[in-house]
Amino acid sequence: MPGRGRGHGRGHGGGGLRPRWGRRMRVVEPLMLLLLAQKSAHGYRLVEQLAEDFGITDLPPQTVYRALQEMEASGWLSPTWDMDGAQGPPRKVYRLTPDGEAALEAWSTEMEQLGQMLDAFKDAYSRFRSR
Amino acid sequence: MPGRGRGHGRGHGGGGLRPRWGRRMRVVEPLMLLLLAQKSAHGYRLVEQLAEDFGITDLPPQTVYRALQEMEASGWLSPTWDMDGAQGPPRKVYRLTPDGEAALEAWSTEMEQLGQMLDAFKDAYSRFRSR
DNA sequence: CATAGTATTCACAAAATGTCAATACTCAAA
DNA sequence: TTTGAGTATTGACATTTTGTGAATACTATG
Repeated sequence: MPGRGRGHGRGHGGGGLRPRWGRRMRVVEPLMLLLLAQKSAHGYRLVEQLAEDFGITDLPPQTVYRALQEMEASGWLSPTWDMDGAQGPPRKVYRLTPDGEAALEAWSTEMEQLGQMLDAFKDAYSRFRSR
Repeated sequence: MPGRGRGHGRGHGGGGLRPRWGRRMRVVEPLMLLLLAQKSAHGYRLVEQLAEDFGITDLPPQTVYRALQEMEASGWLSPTWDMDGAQGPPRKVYRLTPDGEAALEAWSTEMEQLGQMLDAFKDAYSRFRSR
């Protein structure tokens, strides 16, 4: 596993640095965190919810499981094994920790800044188009 | 250099696929394209403009130069060397090509979808907070 | 028993990023 | 005239992230 111990390579859940726009921005992670804040769930369920609630289909389940492992390593989630589920093998159910809630809040701030930048782009682009 | 020949690893300027949210999203590239659509410029200038117009400081110039090379390789930009600039070494001035304009448009669609997802996040998050 | 759906993890190749540094030209101060 | 600062661009290589394919496993149904 990558980084570890320092969130997601940045100050999430810790510092509160501003976004580094030079690199790509994550978008499924905050969504996952939000879903987990509302209700604990296991990876497979999250994949379904991302599709249902946010229309994110064609998402390799790997992406979700991997993100889950990273978040767990960051201390944002705590897992419990749910034996005896309706069917299939045991499920690893993740619950958001207090650190995870903090990370979600930090991330929502970042989403907001991203939104502002998007607005700036939109404005400038529409000005450009109607030139 | 990476991929090449097929845009940015995705259908920009070509296909018109919808975003793949599972991976990180680029944000400086569309901004660069927009700046170049308004006015041709060289890398160093773009770095300044990104800071002035969009508040993007702390951006490693490498990021910009690298993106410029990729976009040139994708046929979105065509460069000209500007000898005899006010001072310093020759500047490589990039102009947006028609393909580049198409890429900008495709990207703006994607930015819009990203904006919608951001709104969905925002709504869900504020509902969660006031629970 | 074979198969399909539910669930999770590992491993390795490929791609993207971070970083350090080399190269070069101009102007102004020492 | 040597030095240093600001302007500009590029290359190389280590590290991180992603993409992909597949292994493992349990349950219900045909």
